[in-house]
Amino acid sequence: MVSPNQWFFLLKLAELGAVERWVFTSTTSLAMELGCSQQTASRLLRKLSLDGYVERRMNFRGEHVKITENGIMELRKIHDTLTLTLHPRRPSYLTIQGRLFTGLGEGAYYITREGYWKQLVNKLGFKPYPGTLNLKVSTSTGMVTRRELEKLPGIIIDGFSDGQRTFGTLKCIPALINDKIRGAVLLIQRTHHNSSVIEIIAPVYLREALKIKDNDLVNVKILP
Amino acid sequence: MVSPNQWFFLLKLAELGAVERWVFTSTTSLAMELGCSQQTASRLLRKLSLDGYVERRMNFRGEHVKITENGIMELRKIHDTLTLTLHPRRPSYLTIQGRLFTGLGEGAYYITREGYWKQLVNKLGFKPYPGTLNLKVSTSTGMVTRRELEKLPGIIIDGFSDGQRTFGTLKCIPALINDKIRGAVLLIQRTHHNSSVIEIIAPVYLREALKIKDNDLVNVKILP
DNA sequence: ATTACTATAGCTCGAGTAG
DNA sequence: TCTACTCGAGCTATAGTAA
Repeated sequence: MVSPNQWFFLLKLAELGAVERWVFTSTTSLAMELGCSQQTASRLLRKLSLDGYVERRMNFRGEHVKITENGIMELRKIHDTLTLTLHPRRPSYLTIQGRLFTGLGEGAYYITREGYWKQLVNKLGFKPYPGTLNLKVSTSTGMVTRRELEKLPGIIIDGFSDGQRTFGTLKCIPALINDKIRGAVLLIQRTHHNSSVIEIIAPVYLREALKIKDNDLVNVKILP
Repeated sequence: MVSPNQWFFLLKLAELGAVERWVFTSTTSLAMELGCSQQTASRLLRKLSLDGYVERRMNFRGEHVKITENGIMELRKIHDTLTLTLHPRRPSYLTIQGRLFTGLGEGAYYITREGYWKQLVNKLGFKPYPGTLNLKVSTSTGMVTRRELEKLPGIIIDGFSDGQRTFGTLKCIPALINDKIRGAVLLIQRTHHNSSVIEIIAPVYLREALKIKDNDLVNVKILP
């Protein structure tokens, strides 16, 4: 993983054009750009090169530097996050698949707590069926998409406390289930637990409406 | 100025939705998100708050956090830089004005050095008049725009050495002068000196072609 | 549960310098 | 010039703990 300082170093190189071309520079001039010492610039550049984020072609006059594909990926990741958070809108191309399984009925318990239920009814645009559909995501691309979901903007259901315990903030992301029924993915906003499970809510009892049973593959298409 | 660590903290808050809403969180959970200690999260958040990048509303259960306008500006700055460097294209709305003055003829000397001249003729799409037009930018918005220019993508004229001294990399940004003549702003890529001067090259002798003289206001519109 | 202080361990940075 | 090494000063993160 690239550290904040390394990342800003990459960004400076990008500003100088090193995304597309070999840029001629030196650790001294980079240090001036960054407002740090030549030694620090040298150390950071060495590290970036070692970790495969930049390529260097050095000679006695200075060096040519270019950001590698990996380096560009690091910049792009942050750019995507910024784009999402500064101009919140969801990409419509995100889809995720998972296998249906029977949970412990916890989802039903949670969403029917009054503090959640009222907000869900008000904010979702539909009155949810009082239960959740549990999908197990198994493919590796699915797991990646699962994590992407956590960054997406969504409908926020505020957390609350009933005196005994606290209920965390939820996020609902509108989605189309099996290309037929409009519902939402339900995420607990607080915990970014490396879960391979997604929970779906919808205005109808999905198992019946979609004629699906345990172990069936269910398709979830994120709506923009 | 916000440090790399602070900036990434802001980014994390943005991911949690603190750009638009008051997000309920705690230094403990932020620490987990960031992979640092609660103490560090506390210190960073205090600093961000002190510097006016976030607002906090604390209580004994946790706190509500929201990024301020200043904080959003910091995120947007980086976002803009990334957008420019990852998808290089110039905004067509940038214009800058400056007053014509007579320089020392250095511009003419530099651009006619063979190492530069050949590239200029090949890459610009026109054969430049062998001299530069010097404009003094005086307004504060003009100075800001002047700095913006340094980040824009442009036509790169590689630096070279004639054995005695080195000539730095130049960047040419196509522009329309006084809405009539197509030329280019010429920048020395290396130095981000806080200059209030911009130099223009064009295929014709601009003073004659535009009938302009010292102290006239000249308009430069950046071409996409 | 919180936030945040203090003290210290540990790391980072830059001056000096070599190659 | 250049890059990059060593090493000590100084800064930063964390453990412990208070409120």
